[in-house]
Amino acid sequence: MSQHFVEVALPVPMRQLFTYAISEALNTPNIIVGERVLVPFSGRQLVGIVIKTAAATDIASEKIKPIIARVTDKYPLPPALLKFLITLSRYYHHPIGDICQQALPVLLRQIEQPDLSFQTRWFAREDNADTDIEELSKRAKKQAELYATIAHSQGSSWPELRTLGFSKAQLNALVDKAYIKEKEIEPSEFEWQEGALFEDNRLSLSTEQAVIVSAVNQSNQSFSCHLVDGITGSGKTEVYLQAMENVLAANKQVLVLVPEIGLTPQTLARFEQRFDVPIYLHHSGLNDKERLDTWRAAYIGHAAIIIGTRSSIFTPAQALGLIIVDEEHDNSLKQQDTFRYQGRDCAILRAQQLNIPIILGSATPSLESLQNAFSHKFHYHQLTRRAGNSVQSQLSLVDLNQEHLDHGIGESVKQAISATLQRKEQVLIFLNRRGFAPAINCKECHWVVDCQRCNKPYTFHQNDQLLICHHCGSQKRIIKQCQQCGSSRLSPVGQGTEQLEQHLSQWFSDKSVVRIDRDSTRRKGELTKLLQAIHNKEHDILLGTQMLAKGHHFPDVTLVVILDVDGALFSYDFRAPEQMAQLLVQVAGRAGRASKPGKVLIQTQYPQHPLLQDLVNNGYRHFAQQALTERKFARLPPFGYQILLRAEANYPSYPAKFLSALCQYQYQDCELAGPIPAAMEKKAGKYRYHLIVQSAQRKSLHQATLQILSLMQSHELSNKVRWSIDVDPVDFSW
DNA sequence: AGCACGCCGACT
DNA sequence: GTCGGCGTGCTC
Repeated sequence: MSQHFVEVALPVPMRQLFTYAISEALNTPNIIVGERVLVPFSGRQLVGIVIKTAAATDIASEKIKPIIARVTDKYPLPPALLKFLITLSRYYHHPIGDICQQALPVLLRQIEQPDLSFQTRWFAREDNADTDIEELSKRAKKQAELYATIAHSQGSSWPELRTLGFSKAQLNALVDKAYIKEKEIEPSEFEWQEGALFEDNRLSLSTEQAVIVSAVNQSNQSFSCHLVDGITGSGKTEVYLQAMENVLAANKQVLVLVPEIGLTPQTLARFEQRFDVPIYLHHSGLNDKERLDTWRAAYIGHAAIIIGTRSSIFTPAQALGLIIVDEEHDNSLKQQDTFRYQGRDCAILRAQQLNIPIILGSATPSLESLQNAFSHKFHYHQLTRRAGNSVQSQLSLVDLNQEHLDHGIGESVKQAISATLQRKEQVLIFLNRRGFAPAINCKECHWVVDCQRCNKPYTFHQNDQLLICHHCGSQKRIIKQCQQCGSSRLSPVGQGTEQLEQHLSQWFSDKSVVRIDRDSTRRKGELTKLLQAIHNKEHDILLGTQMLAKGHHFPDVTLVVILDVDGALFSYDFRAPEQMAQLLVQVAGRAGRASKPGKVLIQTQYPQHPLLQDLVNNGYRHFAQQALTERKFARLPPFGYQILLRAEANYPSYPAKFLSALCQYQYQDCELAGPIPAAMEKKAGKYRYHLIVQSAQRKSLHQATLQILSLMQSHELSNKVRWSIDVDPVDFSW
């Protein structure tokens, strides 16, 4: 049966497929789903993906144009991947064309055929490498290290070596000395070899760890989700590595998802030192050619292990046997632009579709995952014992009501900093980026201005000096006096940290202060340099944002100060306390060492707050249970489901008008909240509004979203307002 | 998203 | 007189 039409997903922001005719000549051999095609579209040419083939169509025949060409390389999107993408498109209500676009490496989206040669890999001389290395290490230590690395796992790629911290100069030096050579290899399906496991580096497992590995092994041939809840230093990576052994030995591939900054050289080194198999990386540090290389290596089945950030979930690995999501609580797993997907959830879906096991690991699991574990949807594994010399720092609260405050720092905290510095140890101070629109409280009695209808704090909107409830949308002029004690000292929760850096340098003038945030590390390699300097103890006081809490270990930091935790307690963002707790626990696990345990001081005006109390006294897991109970009462995720509709326009009244129009309809089993002005008006002149739709049933919400979608598309303002749908939103600030 | 078509201001 | 500003509308 010959097919005459194809439905194509195109890289345009339109939620539909486009039908093209395919000539008899072009249709031999028969065109298949997943193939790329070149088509005419509104006066230009685009590369699209064939989603369906059909013998007939409803589209008027004069509208239909023929396909210009088929892309006949060896890389049509595999059926399983396409099915995955289509499911995501339905779930996230996002155009399939854009999703396909994101799933495809840049070089395969272009009209010109890319260079399909494979990247070269590096090989060391086999004969007397050992003596060479010994000789070299006397004069050029780093070169010797590089040489040893290449000799150890013959066939390393440049992205791997670069990630491990080597430079092009060091590589070239070894080439000049003829110690190493580059070769283009023709990748073939990876096959497990005897001896591909480096037994020497294999650690013996604790009982807890062994139980997890065998649970994963047992479900080898079917879907199961394992949440590994293990404190820092409890050996999660070793569990991953040993769970991978069986999978690799069966010639199956392993996909490892890591947070954005999570791919530290140490992590990669752990994998390299354990397995002599092709390892490929996929992250923002790669160029287009390198990404294509990983994509194709996964496609062919050559890549045994693929380590990458969230978008790696789209790599076309066709023999996947296991997925691992490390730091599953990490917010960088959620993409925040255009296609707003949650990498962890996508990974679970993919594992489900492929019928393979998946491991989620974290020291501070997300409440969503914990709830799934408690309700037995996931297998729940705890790692409670630490190995080696790691320690958990002690968390304690500093009651700011009892302290004299100096530029945001309490007297006793200042003394603690001073004492730590005197012992020649390092201090880490967290500038917990204040919420965009914090609540207002009284500096005398700490009364918080609440919305009477919702019993939730009002959010302060600086721009128009309004208090707006982000739950019901009610507004109120900013009040000048505390209604509890009459004081006029009302101001946003947690202020006064702006010039802290200068003050610290003044107070401790003989010490070096370094600030680490997005701005000070913008340049490439700058962060690595600063971290190295910190490890060399060139700095005594580290001032930093969230960046410092992730992935890095600071053995010489014995005091961590959290300046302002209160913003998180009174945020309209119901996830703020969870994120705060994760941050605190992550930092606590990364400071100090066995011989010099660390201390974490948390400054607060609300030391009696139940969530803070719970976290400090009973630990994260207990805190999580408490927080889950609160969520259950409020019917918030994971006990209810949400979508967030964002609208923005140049015209002030448009976004609200547009969203209000949606509120005039009934949606079965759904509640609406809004429209509410966005907490952050990002650019002057652009007006942003939010509308939240929530429901206790996912199905009802999905149904309502479809209804809303069609209403939005037919609304008169639909092309004057930019709007987007965020399913399972996590950031309500913009 | 692009790209074309279309109707009003400062330029050789 | 024209070049070009970007508002509006359409894309199988």
